[in-house]
Amino acid sequence: MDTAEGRRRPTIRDVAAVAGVSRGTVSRVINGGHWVSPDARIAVEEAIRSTGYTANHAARSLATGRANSIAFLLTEPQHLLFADPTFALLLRGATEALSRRSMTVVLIVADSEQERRNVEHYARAGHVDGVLLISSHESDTLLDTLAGAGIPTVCTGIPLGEHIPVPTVSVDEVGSARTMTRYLLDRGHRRIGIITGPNDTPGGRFRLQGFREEMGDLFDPDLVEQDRYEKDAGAAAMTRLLARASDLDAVFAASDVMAVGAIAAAKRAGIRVPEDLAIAGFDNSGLAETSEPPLTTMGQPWDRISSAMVDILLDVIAGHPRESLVLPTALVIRDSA
Amino acid sequence: MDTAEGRRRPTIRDVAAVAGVSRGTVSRVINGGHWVSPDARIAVEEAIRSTGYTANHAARSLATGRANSIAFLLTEPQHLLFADPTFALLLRGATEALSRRSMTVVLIVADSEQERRNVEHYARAGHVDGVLLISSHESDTLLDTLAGAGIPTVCTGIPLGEHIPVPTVSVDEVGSARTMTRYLLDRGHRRIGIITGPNDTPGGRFRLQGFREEMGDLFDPDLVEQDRYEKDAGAAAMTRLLARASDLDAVFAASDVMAVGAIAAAKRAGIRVPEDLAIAGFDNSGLAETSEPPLTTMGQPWDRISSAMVDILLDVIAGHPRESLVLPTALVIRDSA
DNA sequence: TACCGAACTGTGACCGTGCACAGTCTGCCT
DNA sequence: AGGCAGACTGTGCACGGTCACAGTTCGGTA
Repeated sequence: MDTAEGRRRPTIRDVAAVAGVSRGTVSRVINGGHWVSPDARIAVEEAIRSTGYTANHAARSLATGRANSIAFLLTEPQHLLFADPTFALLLRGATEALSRRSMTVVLIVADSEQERRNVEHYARAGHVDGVLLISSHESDTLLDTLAGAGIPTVCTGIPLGEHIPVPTVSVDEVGSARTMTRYLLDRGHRRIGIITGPNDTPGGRFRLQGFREEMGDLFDPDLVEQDRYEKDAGAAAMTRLLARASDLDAVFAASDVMAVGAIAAAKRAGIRVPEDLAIAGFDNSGLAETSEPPLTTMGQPWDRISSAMVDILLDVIAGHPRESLVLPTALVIRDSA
Repeated sequence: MDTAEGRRRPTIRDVAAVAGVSRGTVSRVINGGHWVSPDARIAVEEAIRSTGYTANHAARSLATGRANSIAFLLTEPQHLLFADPTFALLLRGATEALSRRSMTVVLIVADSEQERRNVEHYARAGHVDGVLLISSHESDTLLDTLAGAGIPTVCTGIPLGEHIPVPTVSVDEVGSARTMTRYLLDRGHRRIGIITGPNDTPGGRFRLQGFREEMGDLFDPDLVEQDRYEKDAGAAAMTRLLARASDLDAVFAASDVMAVGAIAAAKRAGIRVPEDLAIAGFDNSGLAETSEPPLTTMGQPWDRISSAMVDILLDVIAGHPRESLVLPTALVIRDSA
């Protein structure tokens, strides 16, 4: 009575034998059931049940040339995976959208150079049908590597610089930044600083651009700080900003993580948020609610982003070219600004 | 000059032809290179380079019967995946440990009944070699399903109730809770409350047990609150606790997420943390640093937990039975208590 | 010189599936 | 009666590897 030990997994032949039909008929029942007589179908379905048959994934992939899975590819250093709740939100959406189609997600983190080289191999080895590229940096060569190798790829954010064109799913960065800036202006703030992301990321560049456009004459280059999308970086940027401008009355941080850091730095300096200084974020990640005070932020439509990425990727895999997509954001007003 | 279109991926036969050897020799070079002459090895390696050969994953899996990937299986409702930073920490560690062995992680979220039934199929279809089960609830039948089907499985936390034995990786819950409780007592607190997790999770049960043991005569059942591992639940529990005991001077929350909620509730009630009330957490997740004030918490060795799970799972897959493992925690003192 | 084992190489079978193709059977139309 | 289309079924091959086994070569030894 040993467990499944030694007991070979039933194959399509076993099912065929039990059902009294050929392998071909079983295969047809499994894949849609066209051109199969009702009798045969019933016999096969019964045989599948009685044998406990499960299609062998590897064999099917080999025969069809498709893996039925896609890669969720992170190019940021690993530690961001958990520091930045954004990734988890996208991962969750992608997993859900794919599992509805009986496909799986293979998580690949390519933070070292070595890893990055392996990625093309993974994809080309037929392990995955396509890649959801979660990346932001302009310097990212992975996009070109993948696209150049003819691997179906969809990207988050609009890649900066010269790249092989690939469908992207992004939000209206400039418009979102203008909306938030307008909100801060409407609340009466005039000396508004911005803590933006690295200049080689779309978020870093376009959110600053939108801010600048909306501020118009009120824009003061002295109130611009740029740093990485991390809590400590946000805190450091806030500290630098405070040292330069004592009359600051609001700060627009280009991500919730940075905003949380900025709030901590402000509090350490004895400044109350939002009474003395309004601080707004961007992303509406889980942090925005958890933060103290809860963040006023630009909400990214994470569910729509991830499901659109999956939709587009599957179409591309199926051979139907798709356009890039730009989704709207929504201002989420809480307590911090 | 169209891209990789139509150009068939090179197979092991192409490599063999270019190198002037047989498929067998190429295969031997790829898999360790034993019993291969230096000349042949060099020729094959050169041929692999010039053809850009990459082993087909599906074909290899079919031939060897191994998938070279494992499932990271979440049984909690999906929304916890991103609400609870714990999962991301484990996922990160597992991905890293596996990528060192050229294996990949397939992320599976089984939150609906339907999904849970599919999981066994996934595993049995040979898609993965084994399963890292990230679960906590006693009522979890998935463990028995997987273990019963003979699928190599390793579990986080010690499963409660009657289950088919499976190697687990856990921390010393009772001891950890005693350590934290002792710390709070040593700081002079006497009216210490506890916000613990659901009773059908090891964390919920054993942390309460450790707390009770260490408190001894000071233990007051009135100062025990139980709720889900979520921020709102932590806040609600805190509110209930405050309503019952105005003389509370410390609270031990069984997770950082709950502690953050508890802090928010305390602040809303006009109570300063840690001046009026010390609040400690458990996990040392990313939240602990981000929180305001930063959390004093019991640090779980996430890296060691995830890499140990992977180690053990791979041994089990290889046919070497392994014992369960209990890892130590460490008190991390910050500002909240 | 004959034999032997070690080191290396090639070959055929097989993993489990999908798919193209060739049948078979039936009923209908001319 | 013969032909034909449509519905259904079975078979051989391909997918790209691995592995067991059978050969081959070669230096050493009795």
